[in-house]
Parts: sequence; C-alpha cells; structure tokens
Amino acid sequence: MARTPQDITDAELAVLEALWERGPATIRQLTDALYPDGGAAQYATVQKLLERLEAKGGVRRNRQAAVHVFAAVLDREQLIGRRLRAMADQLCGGSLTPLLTHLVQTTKLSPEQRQELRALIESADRPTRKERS
Amino acid sequence: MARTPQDITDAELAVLEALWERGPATIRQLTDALYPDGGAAQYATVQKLLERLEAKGGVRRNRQAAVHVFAAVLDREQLIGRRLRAMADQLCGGSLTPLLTHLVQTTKLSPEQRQELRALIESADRPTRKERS
DNA sequence: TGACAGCTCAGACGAAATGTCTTAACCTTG
DNA sequence: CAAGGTTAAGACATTTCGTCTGAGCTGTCA
Repeated sequence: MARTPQDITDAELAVLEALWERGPATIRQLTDALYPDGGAAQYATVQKLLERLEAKGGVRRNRQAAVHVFAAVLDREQLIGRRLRAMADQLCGGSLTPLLTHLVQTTKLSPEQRQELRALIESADRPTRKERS
Repeated sequence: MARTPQDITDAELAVLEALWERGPATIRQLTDALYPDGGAAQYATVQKLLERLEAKGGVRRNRQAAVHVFAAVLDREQLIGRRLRAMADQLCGGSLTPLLTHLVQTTKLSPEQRQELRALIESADRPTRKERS
C-alpha cells in the first residue's frame, strides 16, 4: 500500500524551529545551533534540509550576499494548519469540523479560555459579514 | 536526527478503516476487501498489519474459533484524539489550546455549527461542576 | 602566488520505517 | 490421504528520510 511522505519531516521541522527562534540565519549558524559539535557532514545535512524546505515553500533563501541567508516562510501557526488539514483529509473526509468538535469536547479550558473561545466564535461571525459587503 | 515512527501507519489505517466499516472480521475477509485480487502474500500482509495493530492496542483478536476474528479497539474518534495530542506535543509544547484556537479561527462554521459549538462550550462547563461535587 | 578555509551545488549513500513475501506447521474437509 | 485454509515467525523489499562525499568557486592570509 502506498505510503504518504511527510509534509515537513522531523529534521526539517528542527531546522524550521531554529529559524523561528533566531530569525533569518546562514547554514553555518543553523548547523552550529543544531549540531554544536558537527563537522562538514552536518553542515551539508542542514544545507540539504534547507534545500528541501525551500522546495516545499517552508523557507526562503536570500542570495544577495555570497553567504545565503534563510528565513522561515512557514510559521508555526501555518504548519499547524497544514497538519490539521492533512489530518482532516485523511481521517474526516476533508472536514475540519470533527477535529474541532473533538477538541472542544476534550480540552479542559479555563474560564478565561472559554470566554476567549466564545469571543472567537462571535468574531468569526463578523468577518463573514464584512466579506459579504 | 531521530525520526518519529508513526503511531498508526497508512496501511494499518486502511485495515482499521475496513474494520470500522464492516465490523469484526477475519483476515480472509479483510484481505478480500483490501486486495480484491490478492494472493497468499497479500493475506500474509494483512495478517502482519493486524499483528502490529494488535501490539499497538488498535485491534483485539478473538481466538475462540479456529479462524480468528479481529475487531477494532481504536475508533476514528480515538485515533483523531491520539493524533491531535501527538501534534500538540510536537508543535505546541503539549497544549491542545493552540489547535483549538486555530480551528475556530479558520473553520468556516454555519450558524448551526456555531450554535452547536457554543452548546459544547457550555456543556463543557457543567461536567466540570459535577466533577467537583 | 599558493594554500587553506568556507561556501554552494549535485547527487550518492546509509539508516530507519514500513509494506511485502516466504516457509513451516497444524487443522479441517472432501 | 491430499489439498486448501489458517496461524506463526521472521526474512526481505521498498520507500522515506537523514547523512555524507566530492567538485568547483571565492576570499583571506602568509
């Protein structure tokens, strides 16, 4: 049976997280962060991971300088969204609603969080109206 | 970098889905459903997948008859929950709240769904009170 | 100038995960 | 009894993903 390649792999995610944490960075900087005692091979690993991330639209490369600087395009929120959508596609015929329902039923929310959620539901009402006008 | 093995793999999920759809079944039945033109090798594949699912707690095997009957232990809802939790662990420091927030912000809900969600939030209030008493 | 270090580019390779297959033994049925 | 179906065990093949090597270019320093 066909397997589904991962969208953003674990190692790619580690690179993304390093970019989220420190902002735009060079391969050298990322390698030192991810592999403190790394050698040439690890530099090349990070390079390859960035290349794949770039191909997937997860990072952008600035080639202006001789040493390229990479920045995250995909932030945590967006990645969460991608993963939720992929899960909905696989398990819920594409609908996000079962995921939402499940979370509401199982997540222990503080009164503050509940209020926040109610506000989100109400504000979710309003953009819809604006979109109509 | 270490990779994370999948909880329930794609092929295992296909087996689970067949069980969800038809209820308890034998290897023969599942093989015929999943591999209509399958031979002995496909029978063995399904057997192995079931064995792994059993080890993961996803299915239960009834050995009373000579021919074993398998039933899903893990239903779709539970699998969704497992995956959401895994996602929260990986992307949100373990908190489900960001996932919930994201879904509320991005899911286009009908008025009925919104009302349903409000009701869920309110009912989520009440069990909490019962649990205190 | 030459050597060296750092960088980019390209692609092969190694390891891990996962799906597939083979073999042997046992049981039931015709 | 032979054949077919089943279980059990484990090896094997394929795919995915992380790692590594080699070549070429540039800039710096002795």
